[in-house]
Order: sequence, then structure tokens, then C-alpha cells
Amino acid sequence: MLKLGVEPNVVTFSTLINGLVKASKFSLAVSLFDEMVEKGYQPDLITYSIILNGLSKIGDTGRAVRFLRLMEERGFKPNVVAYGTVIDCLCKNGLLKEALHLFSELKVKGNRPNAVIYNCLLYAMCNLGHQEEARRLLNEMIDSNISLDIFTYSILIDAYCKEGMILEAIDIVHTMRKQGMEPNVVMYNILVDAYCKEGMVSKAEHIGDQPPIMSHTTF
DNA sequence: TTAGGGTTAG
Repeated sequence: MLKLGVEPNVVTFSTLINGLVKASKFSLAVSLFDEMVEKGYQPDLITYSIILNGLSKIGDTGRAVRFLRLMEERGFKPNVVAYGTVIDCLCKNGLLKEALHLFSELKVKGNRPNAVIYNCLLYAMCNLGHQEEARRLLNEMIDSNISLDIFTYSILIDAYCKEGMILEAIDIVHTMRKQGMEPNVVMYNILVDAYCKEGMVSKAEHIGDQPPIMSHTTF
């Protein structure tokens, strides 16, 4: 860009750094981050969050948490996205307790957690076998008026099927439909698999036999 | 203008 006579700005650098993180070239991403600082460009909250995501991707929970603190010290108040990135990292590495600690911290600081954050925690809880805890968190999510999204429903269907609670899983499908959402093929496959494992192959065969929505074909 | 999340089995 300099060769073209155009000055890059923070967004240019952030976009490049993000590209490197996405391409799993984290050390190059950090080098570019350092380079932009050396050149006098000021990273912003988003630049910091991109680095945070890189740390999360490489599974370095300790550095991710420390980097979150560093952001605060430098005056970049972490928002829901920054917190969510670290919470997800902790969840994926089995550090549910630490994740819940950050979760309450974010609420105490006046942030409203969104579906992304609830889903990360719910997923971790279900996978760790903390079904009761997951149930409580789901209730909190509903009470807080956070809409369940396709990710939430997928976590619930998966968890119920793994527990052999197929009727409950099917019930989730009905709930989704009432919200105007259609389960995707992976969700159906999970249900089919669950029925097959219970020896209910004929049930499995008819799982997709729902009345199709024909409104767009009625001219 | 730039940032975060999930799943099947074969």
C-alpha cells in the first residue's frame, strides 16, 4: 500500500492481522501487531480482540486471560466480544469454573451476555456432564430474554440424544419450528442416529416426514 | 471499512 502511495490505517493492519490469525499464522500475526505499534499506529479494541482470538485459537488460556487484563490496563475496556472470546477459550479447554468466573465478572461490570456466550457455556456444561447446571443456565438465558438460536438448539438436541432422551430432543425440533427455524441435516442425522441406537429404525426413517412449507409455491 | 460460537457417521 505504501508503494501505491496510500497510508494504511488501524483497520488495514487489523484486517491483515485477522487474516493471519484465521490462516493459523499466529506468530506472524503478533509480529505484524508489533510492527504496527513500532510504526506509531495505535491498535484499538478490535485489534486487541483479534490477538485475543489468536491466543484462544492456539489454546493458550493463560495468555488469553492475561491479555484480557493487559487490555484493561491499557484502557481498552473489554466488551462482550472480548469476554466471549476468552470464555470460549476456557470452555474449550475444560476450564468451566474459570469461564464462569469471567461470565459473572462481565455481568457485574454491566455487560449483557449474548447468545454466543451462553452457547459456549452450555456446550461445555453438556459435554462435561453437568446437565443440571446447563439446565439452570438455559433458564437464566430464557429469563434474561436472550433468544435461543440455531446453535443453542443444536446443543440441546445433541445433549438430549446423547442421554437417550429422544422425545425431549424431538420436542426441541418442534420448538424450533414454532420459532420459524428448521433443523439442518446434521441435527436430523443426530436424531436418526439416536433412534437407530435405540433400535427404533422405523422411527428414524420417518423423522424428516414433516409437512413441508409450501407457501412459496402457491402462485 | 476491522473482532468472538456448534453438531452427525462413514
